[in-house]
Amino acid sequence: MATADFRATHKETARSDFEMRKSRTAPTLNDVAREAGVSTATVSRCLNTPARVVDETRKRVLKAVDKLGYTPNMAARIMAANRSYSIGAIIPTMDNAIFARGLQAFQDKLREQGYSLLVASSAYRPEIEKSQIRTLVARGVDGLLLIGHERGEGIYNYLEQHQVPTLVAWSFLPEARQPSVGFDNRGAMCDLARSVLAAGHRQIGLISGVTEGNDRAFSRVEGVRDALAEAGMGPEAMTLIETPYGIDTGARAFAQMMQSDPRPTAVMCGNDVLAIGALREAQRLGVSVPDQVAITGFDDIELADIITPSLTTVHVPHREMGRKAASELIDMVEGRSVGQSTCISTHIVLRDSLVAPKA
Amino acid sequence: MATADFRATHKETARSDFEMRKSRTAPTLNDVAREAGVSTATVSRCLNTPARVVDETRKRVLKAVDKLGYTPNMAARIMAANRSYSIGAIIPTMDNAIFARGLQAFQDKLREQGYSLLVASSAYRPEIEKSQIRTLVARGVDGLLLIGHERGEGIYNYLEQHQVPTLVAWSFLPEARQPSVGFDNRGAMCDLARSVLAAGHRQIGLISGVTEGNDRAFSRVEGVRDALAEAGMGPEAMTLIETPYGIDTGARAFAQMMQSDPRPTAVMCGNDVLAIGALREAQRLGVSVPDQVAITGFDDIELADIITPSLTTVHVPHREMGRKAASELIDMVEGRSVGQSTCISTHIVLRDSLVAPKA
DNA sequence: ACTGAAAATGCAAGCGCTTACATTGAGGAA
DNA sequence: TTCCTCAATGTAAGCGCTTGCATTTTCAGT
Repeated sequence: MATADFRATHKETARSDFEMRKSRTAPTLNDVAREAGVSTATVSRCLNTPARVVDETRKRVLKAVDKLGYTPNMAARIMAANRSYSIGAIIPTMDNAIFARGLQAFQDKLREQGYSLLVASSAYRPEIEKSQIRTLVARGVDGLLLIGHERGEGIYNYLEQHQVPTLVAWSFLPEARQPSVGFDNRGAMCDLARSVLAAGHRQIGLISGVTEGNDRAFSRVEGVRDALAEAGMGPEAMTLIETPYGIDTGARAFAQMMQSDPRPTAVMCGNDVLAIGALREAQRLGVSVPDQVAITGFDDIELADIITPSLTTVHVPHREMGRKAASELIDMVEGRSVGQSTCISTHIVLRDSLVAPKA
Repeated sequence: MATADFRATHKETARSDFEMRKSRTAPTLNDVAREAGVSTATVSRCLNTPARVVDETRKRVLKAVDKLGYTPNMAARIMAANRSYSIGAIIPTMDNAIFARGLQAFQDKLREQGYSLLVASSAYRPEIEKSQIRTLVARGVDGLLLIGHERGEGIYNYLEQHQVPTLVAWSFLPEARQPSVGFDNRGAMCDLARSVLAAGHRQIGLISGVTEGNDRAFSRVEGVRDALAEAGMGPEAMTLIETPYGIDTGARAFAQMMQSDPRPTAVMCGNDVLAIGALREAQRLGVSVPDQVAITGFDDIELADIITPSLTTVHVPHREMGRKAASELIDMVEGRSVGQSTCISTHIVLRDSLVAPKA
């Protein structure tokens, strides 16, 4: 009861300056109001709608705020205003330059607009993502950013019930239930595959990320299929290996790919990280790239241009996407938009890892 | 007034099941209590201290929770309990594999223990960091993780006033005001410099990150100085360039370094990213590494082992640090510890980028 | 100087939850 | 059977803030 007693007491007692300073409790609106000789309503207005308060009063209040080192209690504010000025984002993992970069841009933009970011990561596990969504919603986020479209209906219903505007990123599917800001994974990968075919490759290996529950990975695979079909080639022209995200898994998949018969002359990878694993494994196996086998990636991470041989890949403007996602989501939160999907354009970057196959 | 009216009304009116389902408002504790035929106190206890509620009641309540799809309102909970089960972390940027990796481990551990993570990034700017700290504290975080020790006294006082347990990571300074979980930047860099000297280099270039307000960067510079002093070499044996974090800045610094006279035979870099920039620039300039100039980094990012030539660097177990930081901080929050500093050990990884200089 | 409208401020009712204390009820000891 | 204890549950007072409405102040127009 000690705490409660204390609180109750301090509410009625005017605290002297001395008590104030040595107090172990953070100052509240009330303290500021008393200090400035106004009501809590006025203090609140000073902070939130300064225009509604006369200059002189405002100055007095701000001085009090400063003097006491007051910081508003967000929990109380969220509760009273039913608004938190915070946006949640759930990404598969931060331990991936791609998401980290986009997320950083996302947060920068949010900050600019006075929002803060709550991040959670799902480790690519749907049930964790689900619980993280509940956590963020419970925390009162005004809006939510999710990666990729694919997840249970239940989640979308839940978000609707709680009226949390939700935007999907890293994926662009205009017909989906949720608006998205992303890029055309399928089209981009198809373009890249066309380049590979144009270079003369006829047997293609594809190392894809796990496609289950990941529409991005799946779309990329489909993109390759599109290009093959377009070129009149059958499914036997492609060897597909699916593997989790990682340099080492990419390496293993590549090794396995080299065993397959017929052996592909070009190995396309679902993302740059897998591609780099493949590249390294090629080196280790003494398979020369691009002479004996060509390799491509997707994302254009910084590394793609640094590694030897440099990696042919699809450039995705992650920062731009992050920023765009932030502004769109804020528009949704503030009621200026009901959710407009945007397709960020990508382009192929041709580098050393892709050349024509040896005849 | 529409909203308020509605709320007020629904408080008194028992909502039928139908109203419930079509209601646009999320269910509250009250709704659950009514549904289960118990008081809100009991529901609350079911959720927080299940042992204090008899089995049968608990079952009934949980069923109601399920049926209504209830999720507790964290803001209200934080306010009432003065506890949020969330931990804040402020990192310079997420767009840096080092922090991202440690942070991911940090959050994984937090999750295990039932805490969630609020991340903010400061872009290496003290004033932004300060405002982010206020934001997180205002949000009621139970504890805070900060990177590096160096920041204004005011901040530490503020944190003390608000009684927010704070832990510093990525740095280890046992004598500092705040406990830290990190590694001995100075000692590790000194060891690495010793290896460089042992290889026979006598003119050392050092590309450091910005040291102002960054004790890690500063300590690493000091570490090199220590080794030089130890070897009886004067400050003229070292050429120092300070530059912001980045591959491109590292490259530029390296180019500049190559102009300097005497030209160093070994260029040590404050971190791997700078080192990779240097490596790439060397390639571009036609300076062969390690034959004409040796290069070293710090951190041992994944890339260090992949790039050609592979990079000699200091391995830092970022994941381990993240996990340790999480458990220590939770101990502090839960009153089991007042803040115990831990030094995570690092080790040198010798790779191709360092050999003896040509005679 | 007086009036009325508009601007500034105050009052107080919540927001959804936790928790100290009060109440109830069950079971055991006498 | 009566009384007491203790476990289970209920009651209601906040937590710090926002905001609709009420009240007071200001000031232009007469």
